[in-house]
Amino acid sequence: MTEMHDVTENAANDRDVTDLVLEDILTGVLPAGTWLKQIDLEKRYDCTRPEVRRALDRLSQKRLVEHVPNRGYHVYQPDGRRAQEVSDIRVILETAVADLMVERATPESIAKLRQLASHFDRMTMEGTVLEHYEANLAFHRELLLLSGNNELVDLVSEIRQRTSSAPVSQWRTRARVERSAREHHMMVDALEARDVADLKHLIEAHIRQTGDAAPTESAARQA
Amino acid sequence: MTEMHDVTENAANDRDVTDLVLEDILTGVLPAGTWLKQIDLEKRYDCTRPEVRRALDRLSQKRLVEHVPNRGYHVYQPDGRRAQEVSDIRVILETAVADLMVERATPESIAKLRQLASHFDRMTMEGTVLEHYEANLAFHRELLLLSGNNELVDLVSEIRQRTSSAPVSQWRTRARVERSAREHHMMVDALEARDVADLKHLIEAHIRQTGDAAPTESAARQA
DNA sequence: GTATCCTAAATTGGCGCCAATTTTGGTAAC
DNA sequence: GTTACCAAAATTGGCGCCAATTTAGGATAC
Repeated sequence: MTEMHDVTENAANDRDVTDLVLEDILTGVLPAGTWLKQIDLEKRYDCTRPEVRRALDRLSQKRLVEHVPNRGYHVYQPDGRRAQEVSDIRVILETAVADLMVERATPESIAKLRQLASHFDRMTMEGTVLEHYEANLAFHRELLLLSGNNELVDLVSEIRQRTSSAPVSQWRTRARVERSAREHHMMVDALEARDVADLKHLIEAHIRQTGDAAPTESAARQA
Repeated sequence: MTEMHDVTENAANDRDVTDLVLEDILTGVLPAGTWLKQIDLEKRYDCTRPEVRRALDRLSQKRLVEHVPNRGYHVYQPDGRRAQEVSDIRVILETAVADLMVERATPESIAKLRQLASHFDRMTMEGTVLEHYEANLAFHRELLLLSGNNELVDLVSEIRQRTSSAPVSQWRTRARVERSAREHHMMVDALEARDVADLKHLIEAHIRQTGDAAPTESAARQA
């Protein structure tokens, strides 16, 4: 069994154990492959066995951890194919509602998105891994809310957790992080300009983390 | 508490209680609003309380049932807005991969889909509600598998369960069922003809259950 | 040194039990 | 007849306990 650091930490009663374990998985504290012993989690999160079990069952239903009968649960290894497929799904969904976002954007929502993009910038400089990750989620959630489809917003949130969009693996270089930050602002620009095509390209490049955001933008502006 | 019929029925050990409860919800045996008492479910499915609890927790995570602390769980009421949003998502996803389906369709897969469409026809005539429902799922799953994106296949399966695509509410009239059956065959025709646009229209009409499948088809054929 | 076996320790899985909470039904008051 | 109250019954929620299973470590044989 992979060893797991013992962190004495009271369970915050406003967030349940599922969230706490999930956070530790997403931030890399509990890396892929880690065996999650129930008795260790009890101590780590200062909770009872039934709570641990419920959390683990929920996470296994989300396929973030795998249950091996009589042996326990371990964190899934990253699966490149799954990650690719999830990205493809996200591209499909998020670009499909770009027109709705543009149509429904108000000065207030644009200002809010600007603020969230700036908040992401600040977290890039000063925040913890988790704060940074959450700043990214906040930006994207606010953007997707413009679609008016709450199920889609929730669904994208859910599927993001399934794979390498998690913070430990999402941004492999500092340059990529900085590009993501710029792309946030550019998305807001496209919204403001009501440029659906540009927004779609930006969203796709952003999700796929390709490096062609800047040229596509200038090409779209010439068109 | 809404009363619940007591069916003496052994839990089939190859399907867990979650599946059994889900089936009864989807087939209308446990209608929207029904309170699911743990002690009744124990008897109904011939299983233990922890198994019941796990099943209910899982179903609540999927938002099929709602947990009310200290009172229990009840089956969610249908929500028209959610249903609409889920349909919109399905249209986005399933039409987005129509080109992939057409590209990847082989004579074998087309024959398989034909067979599944015919199976659906037969279940319409002779099958139980559940058999009918499962025949529909089988057809659509096979079609979506042509996309090559397994995550998308699984995701669509998941989200279908969330709302009124469930069998108790999916087909409101006999005419609608029959139209759905015809549409299955027409989708296979479009696949065979490698007509992406037609396939997209059919998929959309099918998901939204609009009545315009036939005119759109003839329009697409003239183009 | 490696492989095998055995036993003790560790861990998981699941059940029973009971405290806490809600529901139900009966009674009394108006 | 309606409302309020109370006690008993029903139900949920969660904990402790222990059987079942796995792991780890030591001893033995080769």
